[in-house]
Amino acid sequence: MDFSIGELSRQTGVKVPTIRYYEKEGLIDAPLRTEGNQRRYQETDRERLRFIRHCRDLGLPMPAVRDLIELSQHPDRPCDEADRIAAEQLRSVRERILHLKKLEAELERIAVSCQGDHTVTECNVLKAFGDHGQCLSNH
Amino acid sequence: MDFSIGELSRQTGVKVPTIRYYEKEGLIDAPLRTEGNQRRYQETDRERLRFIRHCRDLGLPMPAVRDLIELSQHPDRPCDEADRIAAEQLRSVRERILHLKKLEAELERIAVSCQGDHTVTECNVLKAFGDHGQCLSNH
DNA sequence: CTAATTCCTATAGCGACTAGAGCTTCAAGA
DNA sequence: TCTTGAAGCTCTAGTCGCTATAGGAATTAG
Repeated sequence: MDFSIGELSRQTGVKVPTIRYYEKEGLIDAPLRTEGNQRRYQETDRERLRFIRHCRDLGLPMPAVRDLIELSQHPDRPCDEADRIAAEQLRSVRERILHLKKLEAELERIAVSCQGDHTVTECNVLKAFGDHGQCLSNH
Repeated sequence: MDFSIGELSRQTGVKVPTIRYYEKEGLIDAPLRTEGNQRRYQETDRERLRFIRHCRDLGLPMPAVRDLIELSQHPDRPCDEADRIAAEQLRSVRERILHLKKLEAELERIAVSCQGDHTVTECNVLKAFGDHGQCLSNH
């Protein structure tokens, strides 16, 4: 019926201290307790935690997760806000990809610049790391 | 000839407290001081700082930067280690790109799943955020 | 010489957890 | 029923790479 924090952790992949942290932060509700003061969770808690976990895995920033939870508490509201958050995250992921591709290009150039046996003094890799002027883009 | 920490900051784009932080961490040498105890830097310091800055901009983790600095202190060593660090960073950047592309695909799917007017209860975006089972990949 | 700017040290804060200490409760087997 | 070992509890502190603030001293331009 209900389960312990360790069981919840196993079922969701969220570590025990992290679950307690989320509770302190108000992301999940404080659950019922046994007589001995141990937490006992219900299925709704598990769903909530999986929701958080999945959002985090998808790279959503914490405030966005908070907003989505807030939103899901109000079933009658329009869900534009959820759309907006998803779209914004998509935008941000794409931006990061572009940035990393620039880095990839620079690192590729740097990594192949020093083939073979050299000493540090004549190492083009070290030179390239020191000199942004050699770069193809403003990464 | 020599310049203040503010000037160094302007020339390298590294903020003043960050320069002091790098000194405390041993990434740059403690410079000479004026009679009044203010730091005065030389060109070599500027080069070092630019090196660090550029590495960080390229996404190198701090320990890698430390290693590269260590290495550059020993001009006669072979530079395999520098090659290795560059290659490893390239690998890591590529891995991150792949990961972000997975996220991009999922978010794309999620973002288009809820076109039009809906309320929270029937919001596919919220559902998708809660359910990793819908996902195409293990992001 | 004064006033504005820059510099100094030291300490604390950030975000999102994670680790550890010291103690209590639970669950399963004898 | 008793024991024992795993798992739970709270509280505090640590992580990383800076960044911000406070309170005071030095420098520099006019």
